[in-house]
Amino acid sequence: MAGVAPLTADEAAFFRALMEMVASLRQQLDLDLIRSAGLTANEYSILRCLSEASNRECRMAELASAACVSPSRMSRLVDDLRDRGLVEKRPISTDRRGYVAKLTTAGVERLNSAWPAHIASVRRRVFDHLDPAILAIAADALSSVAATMKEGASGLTDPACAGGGGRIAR
Amino acid sequence: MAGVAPLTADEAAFFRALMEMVASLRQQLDLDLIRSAGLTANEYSILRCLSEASNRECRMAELASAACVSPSRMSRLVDDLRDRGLVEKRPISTDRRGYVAKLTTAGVERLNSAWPAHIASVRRRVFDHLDPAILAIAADALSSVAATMKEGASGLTDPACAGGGGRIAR
DNA sequence: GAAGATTGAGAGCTCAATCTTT
DNA sequence: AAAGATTGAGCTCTCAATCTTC
Repeated sequence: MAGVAPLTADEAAFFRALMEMVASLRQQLDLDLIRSAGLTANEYSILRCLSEASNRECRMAELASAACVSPSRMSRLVDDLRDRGLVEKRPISTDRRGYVAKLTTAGVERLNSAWPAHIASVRRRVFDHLDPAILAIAADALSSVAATMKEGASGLTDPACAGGGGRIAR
Repeated sequence: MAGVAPLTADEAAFFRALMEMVASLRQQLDLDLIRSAGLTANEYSILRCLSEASNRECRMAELASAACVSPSRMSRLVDDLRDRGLVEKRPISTDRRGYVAKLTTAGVERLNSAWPAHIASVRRRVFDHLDPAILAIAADALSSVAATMKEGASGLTDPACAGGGGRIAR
């Protein structure tokens, strides 16, 4: 870790703006959703994923990956949504290890009543401030960054990140 | 909330990519930092803010705002860093309500040993995949989005977000 | 043994209440 | 009464361990 240059001014500004913006955004969207629909952003995300899935149902692991939530978290979130009648959960016939979550009628209705306010909120907070022309390009760039993190995740074997300052925490 | 159009394909792709990318990024940077320096991303952020402040010290509220952390969280984070000898905390003479956190020598050293690996990690995971030419433009756009959320935060009085689907949770 | 899913324990974070000083 | 800061309670989330089925 000898010759590492600090971030350039542009890089630092971009990084800071990105993190700050997304932090505020997540918090704000969560509040908007809770107020307008009684759903957290995670819960909304799960209902939306299910509504887009074939037969409105989805295996737990697949759902977790689609909604960007860990399997253990998904387990508790789905149980909670089930307790509130918005999804049902049943074992799969073909693989006795697995479960599917399925959107109930109440879940469909809740999502239908929730999405217009949510979309309006997203528009107002994000897309009203952005140039539509750059969206497609930016989405590609962001996806490629995300993709490299999902695969090469660990970084343990990469000299660029393993060496650092000593002491292993946790 | 009558005539709300769904997101366009570009908008949805952008939004999804943005959220996914930042979620992975935060998690990854946290892991890299914990492994290489024994610091969480929040803790690193606090040390970095202090190192850039005049006299390497900063009031709690200001520090919280600079590091994008709530005041109550900052209170506990600083106490924890103090217990580990990386900052010290003392009352302000001019305002007996306030406290300042100040980077200790050990804190400076820890930060110095931590940043090269962290910067390398940020570079490798983000900037190696992005076109430098768009950074300045993108940073401006992101900042403007973030800015509107920090002020007009609530949205309570805005018809676009208040009406939604019923039921107030929490 | 590996994969799907859940659970217990504990860390991270936020909200509302509190205490002190202004 | 408002501002700075902290605290208690409770929710969110993750890690590692577990149980079952493949």
